[in-house]
Amino acid sequence: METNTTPHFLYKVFANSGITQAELDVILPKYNQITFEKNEYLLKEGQVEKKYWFIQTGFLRSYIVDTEGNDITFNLYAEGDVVIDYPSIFFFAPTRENIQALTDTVCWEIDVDSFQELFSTVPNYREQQKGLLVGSYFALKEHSISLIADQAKDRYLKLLKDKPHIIQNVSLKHIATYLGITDTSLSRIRKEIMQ
Amino acid sequence: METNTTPHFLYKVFANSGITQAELDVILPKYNQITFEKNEYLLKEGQVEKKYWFIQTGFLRSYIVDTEGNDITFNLYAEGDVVIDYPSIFFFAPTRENIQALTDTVCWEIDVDSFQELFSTVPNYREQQKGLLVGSYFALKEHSISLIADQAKDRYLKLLKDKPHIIQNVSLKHIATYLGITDTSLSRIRKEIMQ
DNA sequence: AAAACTTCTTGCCATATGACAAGTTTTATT
DNA sequence: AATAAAACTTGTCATATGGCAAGAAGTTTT
Repeated sequence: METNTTPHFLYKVFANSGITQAELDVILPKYNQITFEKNEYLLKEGQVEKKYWFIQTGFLRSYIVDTEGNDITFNLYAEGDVVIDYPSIFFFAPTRENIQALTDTVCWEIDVDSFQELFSTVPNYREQQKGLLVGSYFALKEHSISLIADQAKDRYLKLLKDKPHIIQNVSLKHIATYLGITDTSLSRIRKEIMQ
Repeated sequence: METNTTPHFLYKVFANSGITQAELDVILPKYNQITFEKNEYLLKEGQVEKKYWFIQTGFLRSYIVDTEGNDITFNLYAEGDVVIDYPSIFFFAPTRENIQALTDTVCWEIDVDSFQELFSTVPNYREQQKGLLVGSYFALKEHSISLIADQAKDRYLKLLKDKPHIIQNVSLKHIATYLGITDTSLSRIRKEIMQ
């Protein structure tokens, strides 16, 4: 687990946010690069995790095992996404989700305390993070709505548009539960789209 | 809009949380009783609301109008529930939801600043609120999972069990979109259950 | 009390999606 | 390379749910 090696990725993340070089000099040292191997867990049900992450490269999923034993993918994460468990970060409450690397993955992590310090002292950072976190929260909401209002095919097309590389890197089974359908149905939807 | 009239309800809310009378004397003055008339809005899309509420009596719903114009009930609230918009409270970001009273409703409201002060200075309050907020967050998650994993009938039965009075006080249409089905289907499910 | 709405129920039929099972292809293991 | 295991596809059939429209019941307005 190395620290602060060539954070070009973070420069990209903070570009166009009005953050100055002087501010970056304060912000960047708070971030550590960390890599996860395929199938490794970032977080397991019952844990409290005081860090959260930005994905530089790779793919993750969060999932829940429901009372009937179904493994349901709750979210799929790709490059540039923020990976955060709200109960952990805001309430220090044990999470109910599992977050797992689907491929070898490179992330930048920051702990809550550093986050809160930067959040309260660097206005540009606050605005930039606010945008990211609210964006990720709304994306989850939109997905819930989509489960109600849209057809499975439309949800698939939306995912294809938003995160095209997910399709090549995540198994059909996991994408299917994320879309709220069976792998069989997804396979048929896929076939239908290709012609 | 009166202030601090006979807060018996709040005593109940804070019972069994280990909060002492001395602590209550600090906490209760931060809460104001407020009533909403049927159809009145607590919050409208685009607003930032720096307060949140506990319902003493009455029923509310939050809803979203999606891109196709569908009015989708996102959550149904009843007595004892906490009503909070996370983007507003934690990020001062405009909400995307509407929250509306379905009946005349009596609530107790507290503003973010008071909440944060109490949260950081009164450990028992922190624990109690943490439990409530995390509980409400998880309930939403469970509902999302239920939309994927369970049949509409099971979701209806679950609602019936958790919030029985909702059924008598909220229109079929709103319950239906909350359950992710049409009002026609809900009417049939209802019929099927009764015999 | 009548009229106008809104809410809820019911019938008929269409369709999206699931269940199960048999193959096929791809990937991992030895 | 051989074998095993996992991932994906496809067929047949069942079923949950939707779309539409008509009517019934309940509420609000005048």
